[in-house]
Amino acid sequence: MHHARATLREQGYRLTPQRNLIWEVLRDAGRHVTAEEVAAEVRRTLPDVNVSTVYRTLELLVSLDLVVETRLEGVASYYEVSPEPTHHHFVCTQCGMVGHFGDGLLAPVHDELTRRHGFAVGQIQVTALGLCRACRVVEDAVGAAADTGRQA
Amino acid sequence: MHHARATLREQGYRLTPQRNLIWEVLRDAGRHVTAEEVAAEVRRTLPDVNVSTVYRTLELLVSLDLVVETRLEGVASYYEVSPEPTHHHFVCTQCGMVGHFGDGLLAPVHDELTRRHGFAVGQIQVTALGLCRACRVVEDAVGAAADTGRQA
DNA sequence: GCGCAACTGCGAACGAGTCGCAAGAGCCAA
DNA sequence: TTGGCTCTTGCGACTCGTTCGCAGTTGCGC
Repeated sequence: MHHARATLREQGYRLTPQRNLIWEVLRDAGRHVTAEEVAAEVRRTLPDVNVSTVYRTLELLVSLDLVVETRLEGVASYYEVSPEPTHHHFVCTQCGMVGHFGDGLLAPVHDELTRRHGFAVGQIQVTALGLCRACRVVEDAVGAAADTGRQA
Repeated sequence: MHHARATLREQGYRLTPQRNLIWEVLRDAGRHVTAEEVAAEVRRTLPDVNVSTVYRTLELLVSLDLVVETRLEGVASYYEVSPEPTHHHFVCTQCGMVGHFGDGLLAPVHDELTRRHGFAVGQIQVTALGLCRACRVVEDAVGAAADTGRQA
């Protein structure tokens, strides 16, 4: 839990209340928060923390591999505390839910790129967009209701 | 080649020089151009074409499935004339080269999401970042030269 | 507790993209 | 060929996420 603080200190960075708080927010958030969300949460404790401080701190934490940045859909960046294994995301376009799946499923892609194209894969970003189980149920229910209505 | 124009007319949209030109630029560009690049290219013929016109036209072409939009890396959107099958991109972080690979390689991902997570996949966006064959050769050469230098 | 470099807050700026509006121009009908 | 209706355009101002420069503040080694 103190692992971020220790890392910061080890690398000669200062421990400030802002950095502490931003780190805690990320840890407690669970996963996938935008810089704005972090800022909002941080301000509940330290109201005067500036967005640029949040961005700078996130950048720092990313550079120290304590946090990973993901650009889902290219709209805004999302941050989360570094999870152990590489993983990818699927996002429900209805409710915004974000899920994970492992990198192992991309083995065929790694293979193809390496063997066929001589491409040295550094990083793969995958985002699947669609409907989560819960929203599918709702959609189906709505669809069924519409059908019933039509028949009546 | 007139297929875009025909589609526009069929759908009741007007054929303007700007739309014509933007479409031609996309066709001739081969692949993956940003809105800014399209605008720049268009302006070589019609200097007064506005960016918003470019954005609006691209949006229109996308909505008619004549063009696909891809958000590589979340930096800027790239546009290209609709290629037949769904495909994904790999981008050389050194030289910017963009390549394609088929959607079939993602079968395990589709499977996992559907079976394990009950997620109805609508669209998958994949971007692989790394080094293309040519840049790897250069890197290797540089590395080898450095080694030689070190040994001397 | 002192001093200095690292850090912060602020405000201005960025780049990509969007919007509202008035002027301009396709296209259809006469 | 000419209207004229309505779709398009150009313009400029705006948004949104993010970055930058700077002057003031503060953590922390001595």
